[in-house]
Amino acid sequence: MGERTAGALSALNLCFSEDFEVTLYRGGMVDKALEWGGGSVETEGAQYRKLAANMRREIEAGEFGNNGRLPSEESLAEQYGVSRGTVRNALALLRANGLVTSRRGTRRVVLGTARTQSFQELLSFTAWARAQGEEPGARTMHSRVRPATVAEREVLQLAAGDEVTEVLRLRLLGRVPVMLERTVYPSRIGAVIERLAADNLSHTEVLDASGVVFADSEHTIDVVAANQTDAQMLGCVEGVGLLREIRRATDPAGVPLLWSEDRFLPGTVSFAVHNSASVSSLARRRGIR
Amino acid sequence: MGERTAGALSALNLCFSEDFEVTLYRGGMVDKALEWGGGSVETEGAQYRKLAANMRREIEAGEFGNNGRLPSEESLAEQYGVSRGTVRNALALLRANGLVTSRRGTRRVVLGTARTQSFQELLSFTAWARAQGEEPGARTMHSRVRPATVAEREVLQLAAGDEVTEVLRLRLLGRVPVMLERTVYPSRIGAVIERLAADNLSHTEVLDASGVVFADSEHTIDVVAANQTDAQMLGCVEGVGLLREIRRATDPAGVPLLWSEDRFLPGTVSFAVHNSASVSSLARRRGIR
DNA sequence: CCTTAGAAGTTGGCTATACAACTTGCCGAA
DNA sequence: TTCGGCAAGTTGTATAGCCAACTTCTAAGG
Repeated sequence: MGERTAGALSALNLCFSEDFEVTLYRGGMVDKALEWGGGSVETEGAQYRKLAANMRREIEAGEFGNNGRLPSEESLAEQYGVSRGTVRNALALLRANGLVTSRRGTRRVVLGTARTQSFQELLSFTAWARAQGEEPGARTMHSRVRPATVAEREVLQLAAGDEVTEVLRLRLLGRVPVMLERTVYPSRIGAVIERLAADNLSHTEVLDASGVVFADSEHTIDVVAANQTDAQMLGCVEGVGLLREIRRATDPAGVPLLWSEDRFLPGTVSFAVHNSASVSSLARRRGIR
Repeated sequence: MGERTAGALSALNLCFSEDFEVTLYRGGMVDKALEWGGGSVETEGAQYRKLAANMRREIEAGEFGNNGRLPSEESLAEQYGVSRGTVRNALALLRANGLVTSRRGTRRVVLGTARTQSFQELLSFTAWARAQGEEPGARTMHSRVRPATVAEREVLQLAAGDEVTEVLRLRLLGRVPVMLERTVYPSRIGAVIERLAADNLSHTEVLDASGVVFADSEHTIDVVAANQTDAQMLGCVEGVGLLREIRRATDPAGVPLLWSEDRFLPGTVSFAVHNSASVSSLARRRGIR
């Protein structure tokens, strides 16, 4: 089995997850105290999210053992002073992230301590690099405004005649080139990008600060051979296999915000997904796209 | 931006279904009719799953337009004769799969007709190939029982001295080699596998028929250079970049069922993920694993 | 000893209701 | 015209209860 590494510790970083909200209703009024753990607990957002964060911490602290069983929903509800519905919502999150099992008739079992990354970390190279403890770098190699191609009009939902901003950026970890990023923004977004310096670290963060909200993204992953430009920029041999990620992001209303093709040097990055039988969202696809 | 293709695939889901009303009786026992579409509708499982399947069909048939808005939860509940909670569960499925948006204050919007694959199709090469309309093939090149390594004991949760069955299989589409699969099964599972013919198509299906239930899986994706064995089996040049997928599956109780490393020829397969902001999803990782 | 029936415990699924948070469009005032 | 604010509409979060489906353990019976 060759070069598989031992897989040492729990850095087992998989996750996936879908929004699976089992919602149960019924009115009453509760204004629960939010002081579950000692110290700083998640203090924003819905109760079930806080609960989930809390339980994630407990699980990762080994509170229930590694293959241990969780308390029942009923007792958790009582313990935290919430309804069973809220507990179920919280557990659905953990389940979606692959931390616990879930099956009718028996208690939930701890699967592992998957570290979940934020949406931001998946979308933004900078955010990801920082979370890894690496120093992200960026150098804009090329940038211009031009009419959108037919493919771009379709993907970005533009009208004929609309323009796009295309940007070619080299991304680094420390001083080492790691990825080459070809991004196309609709002009509305591009207008913000064009004003930035060539070494601006994170376009995503700038957009975020400008009030652009990223809500959904699609990522397609495959391999592609390095062309001449790739090889030159990344400092590799032409023809070597690069890990390609095509990503497309939309705002909360479903309006496309960017379309990007990123090419990573081998060994610099990998993608991980957790997938449960109840709901699957990763798709294996034929060929490129 | 070179080889990007326009991206108009699948969507051959023709299904015009005039919803025939379900007359039901509120305030008594409810025995819901399941005749939502015309002919064969999903007839097994929970109501919200049927509803989701039904709505998926409607969406893909363009019932609501491409960027159209869905009816409100309330009206859907009334239309289908279920409670709002059930409708929400159904919509959560569609949302998780990236078909619709979901935000407070406004109707849901159709994002696209992302074809979702089943859990099975992600786990099983054979199931995937068939769903693509391709003819899957398999040739077992090597198979033996041996003591588990330390890494395997950890990943498969085995005790010292336990044995595993290792299998090397070449996978084909039609007659063309596409993927080389190195799988390790715990002996309990391996016992079933060893009895199979070398050209048995789907180990997954055999196991399924033997009562082995796959519930969760983890997939890690990156690039690796073809070694001598890879090159020979797949008929490619040594050193070429292969798309590597490491997958690990567990049963409903969280017990590991297999650990596999699959290497795909470039251009034969890609992986796609949808990710929404509310909950993080796919994880990008440093280095191999 | 082994098998089977049953009870207890647990999660899945559905309904009903209430309110909070947010978006959108309308309308009136500056 | 433009701006602000209000009202209606819609989804998000939470509670409460009921039953079904399933797992597990125990105890009775062979």
